Amino acid sequence: MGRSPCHDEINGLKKGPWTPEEDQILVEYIQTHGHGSWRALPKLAGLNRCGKSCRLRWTNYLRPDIKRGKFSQEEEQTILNLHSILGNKWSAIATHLPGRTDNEIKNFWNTHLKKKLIQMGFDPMTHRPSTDFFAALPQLIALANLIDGRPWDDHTARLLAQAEATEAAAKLQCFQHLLQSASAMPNISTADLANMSLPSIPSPTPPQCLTNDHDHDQMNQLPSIFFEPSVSNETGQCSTMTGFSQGEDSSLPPLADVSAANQGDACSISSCNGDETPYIWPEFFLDDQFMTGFA
DNA sequence: AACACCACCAACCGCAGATCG
DNA sequence: ACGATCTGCGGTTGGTGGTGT
Repeated sequence: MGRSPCHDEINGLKKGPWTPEEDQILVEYIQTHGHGSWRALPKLAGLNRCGKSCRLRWTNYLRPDIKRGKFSQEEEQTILNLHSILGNKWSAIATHLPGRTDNEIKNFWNTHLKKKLIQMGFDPMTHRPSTDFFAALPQLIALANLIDGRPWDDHTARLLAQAEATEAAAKLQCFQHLLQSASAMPNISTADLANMSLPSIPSPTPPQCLTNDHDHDQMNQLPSIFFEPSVSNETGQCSTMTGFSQGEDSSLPPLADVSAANQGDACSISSCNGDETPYIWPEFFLDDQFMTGFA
């Protein structure tokens, strides 16, 4: 291995995979004494490990409330939604997935979801359509092939279909930005978003500040597809974005994050700081077949 | 059967922020 | 106020098992 030896090895502390015996010692100690100071724990418990290693082993593997096994569709969608808002804040994301650790979610993202987004032509960091046309080409071609059953051998028709697909994706993203802006209000911190209760998470999330009837009516003007009632899973948690689901592996990724630069453009919406300025929806959303088709 | 390649995931490392004295 | 220590987090590595050739 290419790693330089750390002080733990110099001090004679064990590294590498944990044995069942070590696990048992750690579990029994924490169950009777609590972990207390992690640094002091290994000595007190009789383990030849550093405290950091013990903490990691406990929090990522031995904790009794750890849920193991494959991620459900609901969990996957929740991760996508939260990642679009929070970015790589794995610990914050993990707080909304009971029994899942930040490490597990991070691994799942890196090995599954990131690739999935790339395959679908989306930038995994921004959740926006990739600006790399060639990277997005497979998705565009697949979309083009679906639209109106246009023949494959008609080059011009395919180009048109691709253009339509690109336009639709762009509009969808702009629409998502509008919604995302609502949850990116200056008075709503990242921590607030992270602390939202899970049922409110389905993306895009109506901003919490919209609590009066007036605001509620405004939200009701949105295409209903974005706020379909969530579907509860067996654990009672809700998280879906059913409007985009096209099948097992075809759900579109959730919202892109919103940069500050987007907050003042034509797609921006009013802030929640008390003024009553209604939301401004670009006209093409109101009379565009693409959007009305959802409603 | 043997080898190469790939995907998965447990574990490590280093950094930053929090806490303590 | 300040330095030392502790804790938590995110990025990364590398061992292992599965699959393809």
